[in-house]
Amino acid sequence: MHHFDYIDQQILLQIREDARKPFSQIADELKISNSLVHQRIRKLKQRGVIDQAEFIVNEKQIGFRTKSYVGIKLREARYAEKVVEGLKEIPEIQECNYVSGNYAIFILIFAYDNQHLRKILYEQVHQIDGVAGTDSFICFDTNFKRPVSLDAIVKTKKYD
Amino acid sequence: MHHFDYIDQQILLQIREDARKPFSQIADELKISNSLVHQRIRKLKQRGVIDQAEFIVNEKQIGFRTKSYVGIKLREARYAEKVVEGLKEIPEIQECNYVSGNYAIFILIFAYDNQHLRKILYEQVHQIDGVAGTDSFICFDTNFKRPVSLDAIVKTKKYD
DNA sequence: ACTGAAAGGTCTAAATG
DNA sequence: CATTTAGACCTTTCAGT
Repeated sequence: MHHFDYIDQQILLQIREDARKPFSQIADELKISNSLVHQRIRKLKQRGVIDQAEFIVNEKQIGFRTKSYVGIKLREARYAEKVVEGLKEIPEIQECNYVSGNYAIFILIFAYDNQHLRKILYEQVHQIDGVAGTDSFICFDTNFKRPVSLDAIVKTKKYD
Repeated sequence: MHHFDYIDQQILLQIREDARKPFSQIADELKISNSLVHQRIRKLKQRGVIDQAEFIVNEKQIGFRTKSYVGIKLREARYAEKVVEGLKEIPEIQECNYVSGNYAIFILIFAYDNQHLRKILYEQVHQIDGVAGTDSFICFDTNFKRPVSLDAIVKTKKYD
């Protein structure tokens, strides 16, 4: 686990919510030089704490109205890697995890509509060798979605 | 559903993978003026297609080693809204959806470790009035995670 | 809708404390 | 580890096509 001082914490808090926020503005607020902001961000990247900045695209606005989590059951556990390879080829799948519990693999799919989702599942996912079956959890509504809590690294003291 | 011409598509493709890419560089590649890039991005924001740029924080590197999807069953369906209010108060919950299927609500949690996850579930989630029970799908590994496909808006022709 | 130009602001590297 | 400086680069606005 890394160490994050007050400056790191504040920089993280700010840029994860607005990646285009000018470094000089962050510097002003923290009363440090803008070059230091830059240095710290470079180090955070080197350490793997942050990666790239991404513009968040609203899926609905580009035509994906059906969001669904899907649990995948395998015929036998040893098919797992092969199945993941197959899933990777389906662009509508945004995320893919190995999980504990009822399913071996858990994915997140964005489809145009429910029909499109069914088509992806029947014509693509179910055709992958090793897939025994799927259960879909279609999202009617996303109540909230937010950045992961930074409580773990934020101290109450200003310097530590 | 919006219309996206070649310029919109290319801008989206680029900035969603690197939100800090200079507009002037995008302009050069598309052989348009940087003011136009600027204008288009403003319009994409106005239309709600993109929102803010975010630096993606690697959860593991800030101490969250346990990622888990959790399905929530309700005592009665009418508790749903109240339960969501309760869930919103738990900072480790990153995402919360109403879903079809076995569960009423589906959430994504980041915890320090499995013990911490158990604590959140037992001491917080299960205490919310209306929650009948939960099933956890702990992520052993995330095989891939990527931006949603832009196929829906990308045409093969250069101008349309 | 799109461009070009100009003013103002921002970034980054090197040198310094 | 933090800051300053200075030139290069970028963004923003607006008048013009």
